[in-house]
Amino acid sequence: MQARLCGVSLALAPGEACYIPCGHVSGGGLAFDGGGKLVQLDEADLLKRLKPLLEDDAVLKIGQNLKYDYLIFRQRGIRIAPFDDTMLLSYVLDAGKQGHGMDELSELHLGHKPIAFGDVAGKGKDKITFDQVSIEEATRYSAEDADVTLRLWMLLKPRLMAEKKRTVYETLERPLMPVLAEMEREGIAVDPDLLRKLSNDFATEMAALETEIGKLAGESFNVASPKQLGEILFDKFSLPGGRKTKTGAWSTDADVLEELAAQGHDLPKKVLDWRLLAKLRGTYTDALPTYINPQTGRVHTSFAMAAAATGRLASTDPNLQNIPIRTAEGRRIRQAFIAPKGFKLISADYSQIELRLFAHIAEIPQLKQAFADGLDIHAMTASEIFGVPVKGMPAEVRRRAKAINFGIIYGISGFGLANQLGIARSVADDYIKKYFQRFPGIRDYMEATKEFACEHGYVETLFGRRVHIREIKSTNPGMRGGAERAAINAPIQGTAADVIRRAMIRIPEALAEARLKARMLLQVHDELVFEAMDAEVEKTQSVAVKVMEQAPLPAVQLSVKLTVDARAAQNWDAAH
DNA sequence: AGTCTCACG
DNA sequence: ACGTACGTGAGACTC
Repeated sequence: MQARLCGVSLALAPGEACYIPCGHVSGGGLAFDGGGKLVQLDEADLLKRLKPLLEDDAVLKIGQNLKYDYLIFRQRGIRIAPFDDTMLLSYVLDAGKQGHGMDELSELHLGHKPIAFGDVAGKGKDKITFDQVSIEEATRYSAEDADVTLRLWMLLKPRLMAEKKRTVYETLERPLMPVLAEMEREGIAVDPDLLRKLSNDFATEMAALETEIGKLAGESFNVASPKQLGEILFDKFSLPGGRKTKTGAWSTDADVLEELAAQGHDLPKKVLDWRLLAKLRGTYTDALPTYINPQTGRVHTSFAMAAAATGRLASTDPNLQNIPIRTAEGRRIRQAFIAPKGFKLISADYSQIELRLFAHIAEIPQLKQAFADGLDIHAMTASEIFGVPVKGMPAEVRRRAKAINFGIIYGISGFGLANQLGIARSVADDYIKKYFQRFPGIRDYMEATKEFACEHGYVETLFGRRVHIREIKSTNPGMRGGAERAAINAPIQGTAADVIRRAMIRIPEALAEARLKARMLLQVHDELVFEAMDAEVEKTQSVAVKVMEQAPLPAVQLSVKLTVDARAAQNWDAAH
């Protein structure tokens, strides 16, 4: 959003690439080489000459992580098209095998280690910005970038056809890139005054807790240090339930502290309270305002398309996919995400999408029927396993069934379920046994999926997205168990990711067709956040819901319906 | 840079 | 007997 353009590198054939500098500092605007020859162009002139090429329908533009370049040019009135992205090609072909950054791909596929950026621009306190790099060195670095990208494309593009992944690339990856770029560009409004107030409130509470913690500990120490905390709890006071981390230090995670708190110890309880506030303050109330772009007044995240092996997006700088919601204090932070005056935020989220897709993929008739009947799926599960009628069901019974339902999606284990519910391993094992008896298709699906993964080394989503499972043949039972659970989870999580990707690709055109000015701002795995003028809120909601619910069609016929709930309000908390 | 912890779906 | 819920990103501490 704020990067200045130093230059553009281009490659037309392997081994031949160039760098066109336009923003280096040497020579104050225009740079000359030793012989007095002009080696730097004026940016406006460069863009004017490149625009027809970058927008020419007959010229394919190839890039690595092209969303970055797309944004740079989009900020300057140029929309790159048509294009291929070697990062996305790699992601479609090799998700789960390795990362998809250029340096890694170059070493792997070309056997060539590119010049490290740190060697060119330095690191730490000696770091310079790229405009200060000499044009000679910038040329070596940048032209190599373009050359490597072209060479990668020549290897990866034919594999796309040979490995039958063209549809995934062309319907789920490539068209999403400009959509995400526009979302990033749009940004979301955040209320810095509210965040500052929250930060102060939290700081006051933390200071009070620190005093109390110091008194209980008999000494003042750094509450933020797990090392010091562990020594006080388990060496000084010799409290029971001490567990070691893999490096031999005392574990002080929330599970350990909650157990101690349940035994009536005040110190760990206060540390838990302190940690909640420290987390919210450090990660959100204090960090978010520093991301407000001074030109737009909004926060512009980056969405990473090739980060999660399952097809999910990731959000960075800042991560807007983990804004608090589970605690009252956390929701106060969500209230700082706002729509400007005269606008509303709309949140539209899929209801139980992973369980619905699981019912379809694993072909579980009772689950499908329950969704068709619009039943409370966790209550239904509870009544099936525990034989308790849905009417008048105790909340605890439903909570257990809900944990089992989530466990199923994650590749359930007795250990994990017991841990989650705080019950004995034997009881958890019993629940799972009953679950499998009641829905025999589930065990079949799990066994079949593990077998498929073992035979092929990968699993696939309904849309044909391939997720490689590296450790599936590991002789280490722990590693292999983890890989098996990942294999069970990936088709479900991945299909849900595919569905929302389809929706996101179609939404901008659907909004345009409906003559709506509303903008899509954020994606949070099963949720899309929009901003709409007050007068357009209802129409926008109806377009979003319609496109999201119909997203899988016609590529895939689902035997369960997908339902979407949408709500509008002045802030994200109220809209969700 | 690695570890621990914890925020989200 | 072993070690386990799936997928992420980020901040603080520690070395």
